Amino acid sequence: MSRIVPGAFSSDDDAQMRQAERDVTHAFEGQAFDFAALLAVSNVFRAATAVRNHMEREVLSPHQLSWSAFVVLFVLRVWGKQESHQLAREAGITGGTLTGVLTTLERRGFAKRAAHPTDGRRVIVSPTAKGRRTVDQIMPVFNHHEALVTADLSPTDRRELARLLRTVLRTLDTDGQDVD
Amino acid sequence: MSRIVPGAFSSDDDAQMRQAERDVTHAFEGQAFDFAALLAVSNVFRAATAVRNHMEREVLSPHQLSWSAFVVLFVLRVWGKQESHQLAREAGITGGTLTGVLTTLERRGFAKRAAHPTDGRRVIVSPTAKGRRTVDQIMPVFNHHEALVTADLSPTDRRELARLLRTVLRTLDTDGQDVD
DNA sequence: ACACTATCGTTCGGTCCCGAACGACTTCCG
DNA sequence: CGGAAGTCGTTCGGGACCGAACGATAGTGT
Repeated sequence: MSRIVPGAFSSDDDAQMRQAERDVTHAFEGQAFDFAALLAVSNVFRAATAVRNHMEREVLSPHQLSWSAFVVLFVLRVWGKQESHQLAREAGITGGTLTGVLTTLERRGFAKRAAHPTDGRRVIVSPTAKGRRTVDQIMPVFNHHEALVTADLSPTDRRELARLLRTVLRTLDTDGQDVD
Repeated sequence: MSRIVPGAFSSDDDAQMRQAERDVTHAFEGQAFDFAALLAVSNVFRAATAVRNHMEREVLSPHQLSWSAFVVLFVLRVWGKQESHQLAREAGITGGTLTGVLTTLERRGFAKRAAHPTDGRRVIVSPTAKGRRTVDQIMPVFNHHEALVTADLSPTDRRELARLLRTVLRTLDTDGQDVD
């Protein structure tokens, strides 16, 4: 059973966590320690991994699509053709990674690359009809599972969760790109 | 600029998001759609990626440690030697992945494997003195950055964020292992 | 004792992912 | 014009990561 994240026996959550807090602060005693920040960060990461694995297993693997491949395809489905750097940013991956994902997507006939009309360096990415159809087929199931994993959250909680995470993202975004 | 996650111009957040909601619901019109669930799930994943990348770039890369390698080392530092399956669970990775991470950690002299006294299948993993020293050196900086990325959250918000994520984790945990 | 079953950690195939280096192309400026 | 500097997408090296298959060890029942 995890010592930072609760396991199946939720009645022990608080006790386990206080013990974990004691353990950690004891290990680094004599130093100021922001345990709430540790907990927030570590839970974000654990939740993301768990959700991603769940989705890939339950929803995506029958279609042989990875999380990233699906996200890219989803973006193309909803917002249509676009340049690859924008697509990469939208999907939250680097350009190098997008190349690989796009190669896979193209090989399977879900998307296609095209040359930019005036700028020879750029690439325009479009979804194919097959790609759009696939997203339309997967998305209802995907969204259903999104609802499932957040089932124990009230509607207010979900909005609140999204809001808090958005705050973190904005913090990372604005001090990540720093001064121009 | 992302259409689901806000970019630098935070004053447009709400407008952008409502536009995104319209876009998405329009793309899948005629079907019930839980946009709050989509937002929550997608933000969890984005925040995790952003935080992980930030940490690996700013804190871990000087030590040539990946996120997972550091988490494993951290667990070993705080809770000491333990069997590998427990360590894997604690670090949130699978056994197969732990083998790779452990090989790296062992090669660099941060941890070591030992045979279980009675059970020949099991392996006991311990941190080395060098491994402990490394964690002690990194952790203050790491925690400082954890505080930084959650800087725009109030102490209450941080606890709330951790709590909401814990709920999601528990949901995934309990219906993931199902009935015995 | 001895098959049968369960449970370890490891290996393997495949994908993802990043950052850095690279080549192709464009833009800027003399 | 034509080189210099900048900006694209791609390639590459290396690690992470999963799930499935595997070999070794332990327990179980007869």
